[in-house]
Amino acid sequence: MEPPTPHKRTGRPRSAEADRAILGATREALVELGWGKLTLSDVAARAGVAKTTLYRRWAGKNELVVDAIAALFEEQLDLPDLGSLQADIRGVVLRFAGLLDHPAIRTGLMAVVAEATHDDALRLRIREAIVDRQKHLVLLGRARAQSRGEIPPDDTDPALTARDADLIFDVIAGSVVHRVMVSATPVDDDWADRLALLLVLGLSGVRR
Amino acid sequence: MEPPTPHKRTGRPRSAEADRAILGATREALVELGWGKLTLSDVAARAGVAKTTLYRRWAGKNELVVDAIAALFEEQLDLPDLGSLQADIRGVVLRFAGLLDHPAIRTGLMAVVAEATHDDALRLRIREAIVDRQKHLVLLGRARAQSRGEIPPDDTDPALTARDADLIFDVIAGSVVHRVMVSATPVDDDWADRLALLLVLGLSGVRR
DNA sequence: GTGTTTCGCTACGGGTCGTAGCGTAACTTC
DNA sequence: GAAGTTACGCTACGACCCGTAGCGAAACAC
Repeated sequence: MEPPTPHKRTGRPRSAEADRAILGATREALVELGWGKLTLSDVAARAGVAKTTLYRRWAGKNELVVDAIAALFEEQLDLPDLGSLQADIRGVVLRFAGLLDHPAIRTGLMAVVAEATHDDALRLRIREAIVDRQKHLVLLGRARAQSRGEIPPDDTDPALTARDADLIFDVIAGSVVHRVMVSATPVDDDWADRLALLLVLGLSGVRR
Repeated sequence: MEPPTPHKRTGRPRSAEADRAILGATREALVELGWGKLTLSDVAARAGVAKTTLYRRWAGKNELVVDAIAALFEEQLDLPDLGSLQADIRGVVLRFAGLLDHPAIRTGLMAVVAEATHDDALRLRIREAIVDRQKHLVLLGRARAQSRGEIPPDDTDPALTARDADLIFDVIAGSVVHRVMVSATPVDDDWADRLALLLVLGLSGVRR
């Protein structure tokens, strides 16, 4: 029988402070060196822990960076109701863009997504720790818009409902990421306004 | 006085076949090993050239991968006129998605974009070799839609014109990339249809 | 106290990096 | 042809990072 907390009953407990120091050092090194030149030896030295301690907790660079970045996503769970679909979209866009203000996220997120191309476990980890948490904000805005009557209620076919939600999530998140990472131009209020307007107009007619 | 071809007058010329072999081997290694485990030693061995030859032409892994990927973008210069803005958008979306069908592009493009976060020269290289070439397709579709009267002609302020074009490019390219890379779901005809419809509806009302 | 787990430290073989040096091959110019 | 120039393949090298093993000490539960 597996206990609820699987393996921590006896012995010396793992230092929670070491965890924070390692993840912080990882983000710091990520900004200074970038993904390619980041080494676990360097991270261990910055964090003030032994390299072996690092390997006891993470399997490698990929997993470490995912956790270091995921920690920055943990706080934001929802978004205040801004009164209209357009305002809510604008809020979500600015929220996403705010996350990409962290240099560590800009550098690390793309790198781990690239690595996830041929590492299914890593992709799952990214999805659970980061992507699904962002998607929740989009689903929240969608539900609010439905309750306001701005967009039609859920389709009788749940598959179609999920399909539409996936589309709008890819559009919002993808646009912001592309703007910041590829076009290398910051997301300002004006851009968020125009994107929100574009989507509201598109959504208002998409079901007729 | 700099000659038009700066440095190639005398001496043994560089093997064009070696170039092709190296870039091909890079793409092959990229698919098999991924960005992180790709080594220049391995690429040289696959290409059948000496490692030193590789270093004589590229400064490092970043530059090599950018060129290896950029070669896959060189053929597609434009898109047939499909008769309507919606059809053209659909065509561009499917074209972008088709590029991401190359496993080498999926794996390498994100990685070099991540590295470009702290390497301005690399970012410029990516922009010239890849991004601007894609943007051209969007601008082409925009011009066609204007000649059809589907969207208003260029604003008197060229800055506003460029701003709107940048927005729609970020939305199209970003949505496709996010769909394929993050959501890890292929772009099929149905998805392209729905995205194109969303954008056409949004664009039809955005200037009122 | 005893038992257990984590910690810091050191050391190690294996691999890649990026460069240097050498002799040879290919091509241009005279 | 011969001389000059550049690219090539090959070998070797110090430097660095990887990931693991082994050790004694520290921090907990019982």
